[in-house]
Amino acid sequence: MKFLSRQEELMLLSIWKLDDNAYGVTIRQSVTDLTGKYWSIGAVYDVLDRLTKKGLVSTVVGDPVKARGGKSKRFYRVIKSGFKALEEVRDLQQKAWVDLPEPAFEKK
Amino acid sequence: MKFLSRQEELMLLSIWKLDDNAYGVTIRQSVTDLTGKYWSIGAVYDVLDRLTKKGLVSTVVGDPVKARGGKSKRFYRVIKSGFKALEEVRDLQQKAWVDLPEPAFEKK
DNA sequence: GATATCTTCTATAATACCGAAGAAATTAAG
DNA sequence: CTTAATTTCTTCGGTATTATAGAAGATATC
Repeated sequence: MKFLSRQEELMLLSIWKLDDNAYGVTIRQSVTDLTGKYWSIGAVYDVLDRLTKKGLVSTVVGDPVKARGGKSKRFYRVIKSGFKALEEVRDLQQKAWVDLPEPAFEKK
Repeated sequence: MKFLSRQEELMLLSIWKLDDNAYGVTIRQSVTDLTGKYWSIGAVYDVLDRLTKKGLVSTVVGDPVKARGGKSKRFYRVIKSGFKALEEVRDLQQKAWVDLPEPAFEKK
């Protein structure tokens, strides 16, 4: 659509929450905790790439840390346009969930 | 994902709101009003079909009404599973938008 | 070189998006 | 009256974007 997809939204919020420590693995952990569902590695990085390409986050490769697995992390950070996009869906959400009549359930 | 997509959510809410009068055209109007964006005919019916296939709405073709354009309408109604799915994303949304630190904006 | 931690790559399925074509009724023409 | 034009709605078919998944690749420590 023209709005953030739900995934993009969740991912942005997770990055926001993680602050200085947002990279692939922690982000994956964060959305897993949040949703209680399984997220494949690929699914996470896919969204991350898209957010980057869309210019909603900035990214920087950190220095390799002195620990067993050496590959250096790619850190993410929400930038202005990202916050704006988030605000947009928050407003939409708010408008969407009002004026709902009593749910007349159907049998089945 | 495993949750309703944003479109599916908006569409379900619109159907819910429209109550007895939810069919292609009014639903399209409703989501257009809500989002302020253009929705093609096809985009609307596409989601509607998906919701039906997923068993989140029930549908019934109405009797042709005595008015100019004769084609009878296909009415939609949110059913139990649909309300449940909506509830799920509402909860998710609520959980997602908390514990957010001060947005430390980046320049650019 | 074995092991650990992370990211990139490649492939497939599901969603989103769009307008032309099709269906079925009413109204207008002759 | 019979047929053609008009109106209202939905179905169809094709393309682009998102979502899913895990294997492969990179780079550090032990």
